[in-house]
Amino acid sequence: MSNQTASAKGQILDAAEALFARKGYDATTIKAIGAASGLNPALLYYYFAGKEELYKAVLQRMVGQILAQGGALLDGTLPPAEAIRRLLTMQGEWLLKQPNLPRLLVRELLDHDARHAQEVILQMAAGPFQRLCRVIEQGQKSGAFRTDVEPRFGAVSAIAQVAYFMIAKPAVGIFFGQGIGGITDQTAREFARHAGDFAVRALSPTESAA
Amino acid sequence: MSNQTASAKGQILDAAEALFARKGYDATTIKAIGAASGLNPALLYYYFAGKEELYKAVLQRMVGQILAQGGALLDGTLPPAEAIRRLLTMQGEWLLKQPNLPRLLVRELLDHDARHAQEVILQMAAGPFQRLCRVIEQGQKSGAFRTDVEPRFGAVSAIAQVAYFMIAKPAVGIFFGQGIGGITDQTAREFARHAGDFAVRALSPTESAA
DNA sequence: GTCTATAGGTGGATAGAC
DNA sequence: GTCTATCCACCTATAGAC
Repeated sequence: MSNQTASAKGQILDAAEALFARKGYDATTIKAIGAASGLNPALLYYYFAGKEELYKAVLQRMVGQILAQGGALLDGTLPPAEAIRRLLTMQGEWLLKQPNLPRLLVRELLDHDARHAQEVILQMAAGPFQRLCRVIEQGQKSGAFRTDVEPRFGAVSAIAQVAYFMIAKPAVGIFFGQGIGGITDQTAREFARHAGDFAVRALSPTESAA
Repeated sequence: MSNQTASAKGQILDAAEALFARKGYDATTIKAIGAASGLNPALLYYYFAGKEELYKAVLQRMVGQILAQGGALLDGTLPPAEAIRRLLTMQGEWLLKQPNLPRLLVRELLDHDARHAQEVILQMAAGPFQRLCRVIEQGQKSGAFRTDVEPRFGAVSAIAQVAYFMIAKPAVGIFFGQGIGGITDQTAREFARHAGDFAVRALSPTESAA
């Protein structure tokens, strides 16, 4: 319970998070974690049962951070269109501040046949997703959104934009003619804003029937 | 030049492609490739210089297949809206037929700091992307699309939907309450159709100004 | 709590028989 | 061309000094 462990344990977690996200689970070695954390590799086994337990701890810590931040979102007080715009803006801010997060999540998805703790992550991700679906359904009932869109499909389309942009950042950089590392945070924020407008327009009714 | 090598060499490539896509580069062992191909692991070194060369050969073969299929797409004869709908439908069909493709592509993106041949893949991916941008620009000039959308942003949003759906399939399965393996090919095709409509509506002008 | 040294196991790669 | 046997390097994990 003593949260004084931030020193060594926290350093190990930080180094491991970065390496797992960048290199993947198997390519990340205990010695590399030791070197990156500035601590002795064997110290890992004092705080964690082993490499896999450390990996799970990294995921667990991330999940906790997201749930803490994203809890109060989409509580139903905003009009649907505005709620979606804010959600995508916040999604962009999250991913900018925690670039390791999408990497680790995607690696978990790709390795879903592996032994790691994917259930926790997916259940966590199901929270915001369900709320987004409700927002779309609510907009459809109030007439703000067209009713011929399957809400879950619309929710995936909305979330996919910023997520893809961040995951495929090096490719997007090349698409934009700016090179692999060429996407600035400002461009990412502009895209997140665009994504909100894009989704809202796609969900809004066509007014040609008026 | 003798293309009779389909026998052993092709079996090794097939097995390696599946394993690299499923487990990742480091987690895939030479012995596992041997077991999956039904051939002796040492035989790999007769056809390839080593594990990394084999990996590059797998990527190269995939790139060739994509370029062969995707060459004749979006040649400008279709109206922009229809072209986008068809592109997303085809994107869905590709990813259904070649489920290993997005996995390997995404792994390459995540490991961009690593040693593998990501440039080729990214440049290849830039081809269809550029064409899609042109389609959007063309639609904007003809009045079919609204002009306040940055074409490259719109192209990313369009492509992102189906790509994200396929990559995050296990998560999407849970979102939809169907479990990890619960997304059927039919659901994927319905989503691809939805994605086309979604993108076209988002790009079409709001008619309230009439 | 932190480090040194090392055991035990695995994986990539090669030599060489057939 | 295909297989057997094996070397060498590296990685996880542990024992134990400090």
